[in-house]
Amino acid sequence: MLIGEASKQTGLSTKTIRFYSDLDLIAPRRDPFTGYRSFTEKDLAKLRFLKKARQLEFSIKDCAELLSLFDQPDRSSLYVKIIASKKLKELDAKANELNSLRNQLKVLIERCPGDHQPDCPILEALADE
Amino acid sequence: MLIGEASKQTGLSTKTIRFYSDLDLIAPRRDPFTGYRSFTEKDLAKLRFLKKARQLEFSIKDCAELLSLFDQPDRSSLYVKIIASKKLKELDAKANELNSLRNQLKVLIERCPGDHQPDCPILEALADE
DNA sequence: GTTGACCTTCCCATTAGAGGAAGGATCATA
DNA sequence: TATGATCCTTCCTCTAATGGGAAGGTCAAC
Repeated sequence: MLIGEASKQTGLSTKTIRFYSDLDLIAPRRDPFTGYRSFTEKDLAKLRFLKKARQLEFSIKDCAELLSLFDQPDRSSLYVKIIASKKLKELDAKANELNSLRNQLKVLIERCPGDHQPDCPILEALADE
Repeated sequence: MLIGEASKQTGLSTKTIRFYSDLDLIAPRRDPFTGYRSFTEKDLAKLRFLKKARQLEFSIKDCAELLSLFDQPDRSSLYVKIIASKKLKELDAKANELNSLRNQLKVLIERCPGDHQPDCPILEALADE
């Protein structure tokens, strides 16, 4: 299967698939004459794995680690859990920070009259201190 | 005041201040002989404004717009409110997505035994479909 | 006059790709 | 057989908002 078809099957762009290939996250066979990449079902499975992991905000580096565990039949689920727990903590921290920003901004917007006068608590807050 | 002092006063790195200067967000006077940037209190106020706006996740582009409003005594608070409301929506969307990811990952982690067996619901979910 | 602490510009790295150019391969059709 | 369309390849540049560091100018103190 060529890269265009692999792209359709996985929903990843050909650019992204080549990028993963360059990083050796996947290693599709090459046609020795044309240089074209050739994808097996196993390659597709890895690409789908990568897609989901990326959607869960795992970095490419984390993905590489998870993928290598995915490939090892003698892995310990402990390692996977440790990586995922670290990522969960990061997501938690990011969510908290985002919620805090959101609330700050919301209060300012509610207090802004939004009329044709120049007085604006949003600008005042930004200029404050 | 030179850039090092401006950096100390605002908490922004000299790199960042030069970057803002290159983008014309601020235009500190230049010593015509040495080329050194020279910062006034007004420049510092703008830098602090930029710092807060960036902390609220406004993009540089948004910051430039807010800063120009900040500079216009005849502005309408309406424009500011529109920019801020758009940003609030973005923050809301991002927060929702992040929470959803977080919950998905949390469920998977809770179901993972974290022992020395290879069976792992996290990897299974990533490989799924 | 030299050391050290400033300042300048310029280039490279980061993340995870997207966009596009230049050129080779494959296939259908005129 | 020639042509065009659609694949594929590599390579280069761009994104956002800085950080790191090199090479070189400036200035005050010793």
